[in-house]
Amino acid sequence: MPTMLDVAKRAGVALSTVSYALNGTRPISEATRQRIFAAMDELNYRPHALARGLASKRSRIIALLFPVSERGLGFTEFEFVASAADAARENGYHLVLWPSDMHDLDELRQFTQQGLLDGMIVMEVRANDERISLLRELGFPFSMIGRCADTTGMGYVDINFDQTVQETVSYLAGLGHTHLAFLNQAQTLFEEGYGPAVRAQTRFEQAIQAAGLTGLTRFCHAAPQDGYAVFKELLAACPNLTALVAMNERAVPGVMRAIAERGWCIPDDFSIVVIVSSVRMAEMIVPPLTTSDAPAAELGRLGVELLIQQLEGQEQSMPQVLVPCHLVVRGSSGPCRRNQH
Amino acid sequence: MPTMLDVAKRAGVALSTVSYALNGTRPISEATRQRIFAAMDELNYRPHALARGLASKRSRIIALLFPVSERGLGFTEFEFVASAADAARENGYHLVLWPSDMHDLDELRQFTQQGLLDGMIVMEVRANDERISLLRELGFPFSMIGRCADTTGMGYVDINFDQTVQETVSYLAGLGHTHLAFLNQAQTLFEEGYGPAVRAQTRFEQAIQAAGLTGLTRFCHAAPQDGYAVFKELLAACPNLTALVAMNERAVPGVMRAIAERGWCIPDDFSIVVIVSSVRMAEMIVPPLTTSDAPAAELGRLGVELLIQQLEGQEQSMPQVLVPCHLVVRGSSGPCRRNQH
DNA sequence: TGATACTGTCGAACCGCTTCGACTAAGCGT
DNA sequence: ACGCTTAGTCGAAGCGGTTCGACAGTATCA
Repeated sequence: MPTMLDVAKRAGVALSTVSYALNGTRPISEATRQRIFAAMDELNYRPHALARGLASKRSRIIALLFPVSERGLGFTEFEFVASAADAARENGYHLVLWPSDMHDLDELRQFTQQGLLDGMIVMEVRANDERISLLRELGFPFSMIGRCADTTGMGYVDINFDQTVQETVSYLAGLGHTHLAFLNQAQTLFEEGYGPAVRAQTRFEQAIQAAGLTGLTRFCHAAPQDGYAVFKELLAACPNLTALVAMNERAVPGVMRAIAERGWCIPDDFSIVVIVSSVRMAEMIVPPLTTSDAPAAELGRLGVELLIQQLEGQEQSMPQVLVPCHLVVRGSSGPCRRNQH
Repeated sequence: MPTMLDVAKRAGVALSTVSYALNGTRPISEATRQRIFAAMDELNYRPHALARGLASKRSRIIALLFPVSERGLGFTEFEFVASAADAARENGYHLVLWPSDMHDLDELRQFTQQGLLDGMIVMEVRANDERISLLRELGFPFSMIGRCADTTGMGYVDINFDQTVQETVSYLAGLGHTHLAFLNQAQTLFEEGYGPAVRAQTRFEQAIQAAGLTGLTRFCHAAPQDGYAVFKELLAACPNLTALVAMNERAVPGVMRAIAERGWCIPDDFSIVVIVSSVRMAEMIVPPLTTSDAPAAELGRLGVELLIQQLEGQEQSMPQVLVPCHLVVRGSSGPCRRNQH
């Protein structure tokens, strides 16, 4: 591998001149620049990333901190990660994947102090997230997917749960449904202050009240069996239920089974809308589900761009972006037909 | 951030001695070692990854080259990636995610010549894969998930398609099915020499012949609509068909719909086994699918370990590992009940 | 008992690049 | 014609480590 010195010699200039030509750090005459680039070409020169990083104190490497969460990994997550990697790459950065225990702060600290990273993107942020506190304290650059309680001065991208839930409830109300239920994620997540679980539920209750409807909420683990059990309990508690807003993809097949066992037909007897879901999920089920799709790719891209902007930008404005889910009506929702008393 | 020099001063030794103590490169007396580690502790010293990498020419960073493929991203892929990241981390490496166009060799070349990586893991290897040829030519360390035509001297991990297909066919034959079909992935993939598509089909034909059964094969895009169309055509071509081996997760919902439209009941009238699939997929569908699950996590882990072994190992044995899929019988397969003439 | 071999430590060179200060020559206002 | 800026370039000092050769001191063995 040729080094900068090789290029300099061949072009008949000093080492530093090559560096200036490459980075545009100082003015270089056109003639010299040409010679330098010609030399680079001939030698097939590539700057050495580590050396560059060491000298400049900018590695152009960022990390994506992703938790090995209870919820397991879904389509959405992967889409997210893939698009983050894309975005990083387009901006000339490398994306390191860092699977991490949410609570192992020591490891996180070490990771940031290795001098390898310029910054990191934290996924699945909790309301009171120790990781965020630590990063702040260390003065380590980061951006969040999701957000914590106090977000002053921090950049984040999050799903607009208010919009998503409101739109979904309005849609179902518009179809004539008056008794709705909300199938949340696991209770532990809610209690930990996991944003989606908290925000969506809050907004669901508000929306129900504002529209003068009846609404129930339940927690549910990310598993069909639990979806089955919880849904049966829901129906027992409120037999007039005609629609479900589910923010728990993996529990849905269980719900479908419970409905089928009851002899009901979707969407005539019961409507389901899955929010913060994925197209892939929707198409997997018969009938195809009406969903409000999580903008996973956008979130991934924005998270990266936010961070990079923070790393390179002069301005200290920390953008805070909310991205809406998009409601796509498919086969699992329709006008309310039961309970027409 | 303290540097090695700070540690050395505080411990009253030479810089190099600290390095030796840290890496065990040369013997150090117990007393000195203790002083050095104490000093490190007190200063909260962390070796600088870039500096270390530059000096030692070993960055301890590896990349996962993943193609933005036609098939899109599934559960399996993410599980794979996540477990690769885990494995890398456990071995003290960092995993960079590199989304790449399969055919952009220039980019690949640059990527390897940046001096950032110790090696890489190539996913979705084709029979005649230009990327592999290039890496070989460059003498760049890599391991493959999947394999190319000539694998002499190369390390790879792949799914054992022979075992997987054979087991599945035997299972169905054992249930009394005599007319089977194989739903492959897209034809273009097959023609590009995409291993799974080629190997599984080849083995299916062999297994059918060996068992004296009737078998049909079809290509199909990764979409429910195509699954629907292709399956109807299959039934038209062979009305006696009673079982399907599908290696195309995403097409399966279409197949299910076609079966339902026909008024058939699964598994009584028709059996489906999805191979190289995921548990997550299986549980998403009603009835839960009988699958032969892709060992995604194992593949990811092994791919990483293979590479690292190659990077660190003295021995030049290039392991070639085949991992079986595991058949899990659920609700979509059963004894043959139709066609009992 | 001296040649031999470790063991434990040090100093210095080096990895490939960025960046600072200094220097030269040309351009400019007055 | 004189000092003053500015464009263009150079040399050298880092960045924070690894690693090689040298060397003193102790143990080993014929």
